[in-house]
Amino acid sequence: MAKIKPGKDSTKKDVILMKASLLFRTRGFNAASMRQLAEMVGVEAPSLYNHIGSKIELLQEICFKMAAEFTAHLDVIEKMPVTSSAKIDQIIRFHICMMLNKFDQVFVADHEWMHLKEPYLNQFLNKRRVYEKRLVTLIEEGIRTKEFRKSNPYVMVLTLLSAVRGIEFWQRQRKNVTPQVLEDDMAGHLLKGMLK
Amino acid sequence: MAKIKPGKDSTKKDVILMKASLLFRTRGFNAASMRQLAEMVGVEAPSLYNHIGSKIELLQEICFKMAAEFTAHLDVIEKMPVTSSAKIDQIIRFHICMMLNKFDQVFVADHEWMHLKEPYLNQFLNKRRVYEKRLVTLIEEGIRTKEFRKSNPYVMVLTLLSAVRGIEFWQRQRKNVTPQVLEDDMAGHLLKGMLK
DNA sequence: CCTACCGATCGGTAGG
DNA sequence: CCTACCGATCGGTAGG
Repeated sequence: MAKIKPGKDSTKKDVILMKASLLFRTRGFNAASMRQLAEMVGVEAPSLYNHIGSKIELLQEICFKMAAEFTAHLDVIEKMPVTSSAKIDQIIRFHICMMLNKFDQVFVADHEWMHLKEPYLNQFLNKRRVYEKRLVTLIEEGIRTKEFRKSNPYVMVLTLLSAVRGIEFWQRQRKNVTPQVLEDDMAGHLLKGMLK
Repeated sequence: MAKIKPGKDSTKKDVILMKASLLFRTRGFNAASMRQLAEMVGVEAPSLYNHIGSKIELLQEICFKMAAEFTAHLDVIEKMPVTSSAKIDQIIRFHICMMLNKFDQVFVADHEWMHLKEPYLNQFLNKRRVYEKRLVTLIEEGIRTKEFRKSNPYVMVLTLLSAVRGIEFWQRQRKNVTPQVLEDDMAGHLLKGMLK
């Protein structure tokens, strides 16, 4: 009779969200069916609706949870009393770590957000625009302090974010590259390209 | 009665492929319906099947056409009698130009290939692996000739390909960046990060 | 948490 | 190139 498991730290809903991230990544949001998700969770499809409101709600939660994590990290970095290049270095490494540790969720937020419905679609895009703008500001500071060479800061942000996002390829075919080499070499490459 | 338009350079099938690229990019392959495609083309849904075999065939043609274009370009570059960094520079710029000029098709090949069915799925992934391996070889040459600094060449390829792919974001929100600035600054950033 | 089931929409075919 | 239509599958609800 109990509809939602009480107490416990990891609720059934958390399990559903994890499995949904995996399923949405591998099949895509639209191709993923609630019957497939139910099978992964170990219940019949209609039973899912005791824990969630709808399929689209799962996508919303995944996308906004990831947005919140990246924003929270940037909040911390911005306040740190270090050079601009140290900040950018840490941000690059954080993105890489997120790709490595929360691959499914980051992937879904990166690739399936367009299936969000209004008003969530606009809210999400706005969060991303704000995040990018804050990175641009960080880079502009670094150009002013002569740490970075003079180059279009928006293109720099685009290059950084795109490059780290591409780790999704690496996740599929590891090719003798350890996470540490990946992190150090990619962060080095991207940062060196920005320096004077 | 005529099933396929004769002569003419741009057939109805070409129009369908163009519209399908746009539709698959904006909605995703699975969310895109043949009825929507038919409306964009200006016919009823069943009429599409006089020109095409199936929905999945459209995806196949888009993905393999793009793979062929990138491969053909690399064939040319490899034979050129110039430095490794000049080759890499040209490849980066070619990728950027493709993103700018054939955005829909490149996007679909990048994001929707996973909906291909076997044996096309494996064929496509194999083409991409071969392409990446050839880039790795180019970079290894540049490291041997001391043009590039010593760093994992596979990570370098990953960084390059990921960064140029990210121009899809820029396509959505131009932000006072001209194509020429984008091309020069991004290619500069990526190449500088590789040099000694 | 299940069984039973609904209305909607899908890709594609038949037939002309 | 169209109208008419099919079987399959979808997200989700009713009721217990």
